[in-house]
Amino acid sequence: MQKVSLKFLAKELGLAEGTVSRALNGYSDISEATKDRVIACANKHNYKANQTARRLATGVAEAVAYLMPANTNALSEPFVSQLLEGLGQSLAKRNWDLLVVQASSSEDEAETIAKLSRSGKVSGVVISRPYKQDSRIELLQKYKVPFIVHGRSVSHSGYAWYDVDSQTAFMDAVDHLIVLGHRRIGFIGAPTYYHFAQMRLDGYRSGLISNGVDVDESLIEVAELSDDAGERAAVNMLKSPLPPSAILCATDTQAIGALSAIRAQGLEAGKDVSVIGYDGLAFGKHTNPPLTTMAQPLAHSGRQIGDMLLAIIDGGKPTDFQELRSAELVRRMSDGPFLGHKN
Amino acid sequence: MQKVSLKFLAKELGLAEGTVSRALNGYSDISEATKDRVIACANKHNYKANQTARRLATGVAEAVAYLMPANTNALSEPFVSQLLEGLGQSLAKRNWDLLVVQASSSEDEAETIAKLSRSGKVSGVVISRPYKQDSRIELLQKYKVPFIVHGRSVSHSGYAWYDVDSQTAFMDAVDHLIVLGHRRIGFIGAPTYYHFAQMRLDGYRSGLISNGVDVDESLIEVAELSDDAGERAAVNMLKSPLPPSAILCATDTQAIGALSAIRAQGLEAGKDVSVIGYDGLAFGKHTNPPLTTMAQPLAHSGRQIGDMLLAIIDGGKPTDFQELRSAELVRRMSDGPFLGHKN
DNA sequence: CTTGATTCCGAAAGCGCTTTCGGAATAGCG
DNA sequence: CGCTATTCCGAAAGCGCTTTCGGAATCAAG
Repeated sequence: MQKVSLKFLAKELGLAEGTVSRALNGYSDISEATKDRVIACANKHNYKANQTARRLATGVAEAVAYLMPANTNALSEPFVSQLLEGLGQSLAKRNWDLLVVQASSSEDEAETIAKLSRSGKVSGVVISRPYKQDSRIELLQKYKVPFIVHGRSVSHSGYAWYDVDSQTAFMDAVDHLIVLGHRRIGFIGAPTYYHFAQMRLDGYRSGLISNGVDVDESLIEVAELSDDAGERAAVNMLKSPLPPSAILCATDTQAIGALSAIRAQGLEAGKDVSVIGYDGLAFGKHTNPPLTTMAQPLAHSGRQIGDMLLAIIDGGKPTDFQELRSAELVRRMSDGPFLGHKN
Repeated sequence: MQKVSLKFLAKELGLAEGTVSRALNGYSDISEATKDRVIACANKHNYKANQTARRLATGVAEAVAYLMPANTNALSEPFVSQLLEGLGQSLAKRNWDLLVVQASSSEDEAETIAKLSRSGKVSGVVISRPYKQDSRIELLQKYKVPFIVHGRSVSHSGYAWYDVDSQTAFMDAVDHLIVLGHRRIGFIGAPTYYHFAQMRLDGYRSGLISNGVDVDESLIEVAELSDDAGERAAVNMLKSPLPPSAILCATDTQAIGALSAIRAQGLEAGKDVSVIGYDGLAFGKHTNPPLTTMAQPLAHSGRQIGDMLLAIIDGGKPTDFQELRSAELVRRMSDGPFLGHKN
């Protein structure tokens, strides 16, 4: 197969390379007639500009990177696929590429970002699950790489982000439980270097306080982001002298672990003890019992984030792009009214 | 920040650009002394070769693409994340990039592949879930793009693939069910344009036959790859005059739908009717009841596939890279002995 | 001291595209 | 018909790197 380049087309058409290029890129100093001629010829030969050369010449990468969170586990991953899918759709509108990059360790993340920025292969990046104080964000700012963060760190006024207000989501969850009659409400959180973990914990706390119930520190556990960790935390909580009648979990993944723990104690989730998760993951419909959860609008977040990033790359002010969505309670079967003390 | 390029380094060191480049790339015609000097200087300035320029000059893309399956749904996606993660790890060893590309429709896939190949931005691609006869594969061959397919099409002798032998997996599953005393075994399959769907169906059939039980076509349903579709198929099957006492599902996702259907009929999965899925997805541990499944070795498949692709790009013969793994039964709670007829 | 072989590096030609600049051809105007 | 505007295109200079080629300098051998 003859490689079809600009030179090839130029020869074929009897034009100069530059002319062909300008015609293809819609410059106004090319007559409509020759434009048509050029385009027809390009289509005929199935011409596709060599991206690499184009990038080198224009200096724009036409690609963005998604930084995979380092420590994912199988159960939390649906969120990655969905995000990727949305991002891809957004970028596809411009024919841009989506790179997935992962750092082997969290120390490597700095290195990875540095490399990304300096090698010039992307014109923007998106990161997920920021820490309270996230060096990745500082780096991205320092290198002046357009970026948007999925979530937000503590001081999030200076950059673009897309987040769901999990803090008020947890307040809402507490309210819901209070209405159901619960007073001893446990909380299984995530490591608080994740800012989302802190916010959810804060939401839990203020939810309790606003309802006039004291927060009992012994009812708060922190667990890793896995079902097993959630299960262990729930076991601890349930074994305590004054166990909770309801448990709030920072993530659905942990919540389904809690469900297992409850069953293992011979208790019934949704009756003996209520549990509410957070994320709205699809498989929550199929747990035993189906998991009540605070669902976040995962569906279009990817596309949204992509659009925001593109806008910033186009010169938009990052601080103009800060979007806070809200989660909503989807009741399934794992919550129920307080039925009195078991012990 | 001063942009640090080859030119910059050359000036700094009093050497020619070409010399610096060769030093950095370990050419043997550069003395150790100046090599060290150059490397030190590069590190000092945190130099990273501009990938784009490098690609243009060398003609090698140093990147591979993963073609996202077009119609994914939330429940089947963990498989994508895991694959991506493994692929990324494999590519990271060489500092190559991973592109995620998705075609909007299946017709677009041809177009997408053509573009990929002609734009020269990747040196290899991997695709998943091939159809019986897959135009993507033909295209990839025609364009001479190194590729590996995750799965295999009907005539799979001519290219590289990585697959799990789901056909014998289903034979094994049937055997297992037979041993448990089941004779009326239903099958919820996937659309048979997917070759894996055909193979699993074949496995089911021959499993039955080898055990001397006739296959009853009314016990075979085909459903889309979603929990809801699986549920609908199971409902149909259960409503039939002579319902099965066990159901085999082509995917875990469908299987958990079947679980719901069974519960909805007031029946108990694992007792009244057994169900076995396929995939070994992690959330099967948390369904109601926990799903018995034929687990495939998803964990390292991504890395494996990446390594294979790299080997082919390096000039390996594609046909030398055809790997067939086997799945194994992991018993949880959704299967059990045949307890006699319910009606 | 001369010659041929080595070692090491500079110079220059690309890779395939974009984009600026200037000039030829055409059109518009008095 | 001459002169200034326009329109349209060719030429050429990069973008930042790699790689070939040849030559200067160094070394060993005769």
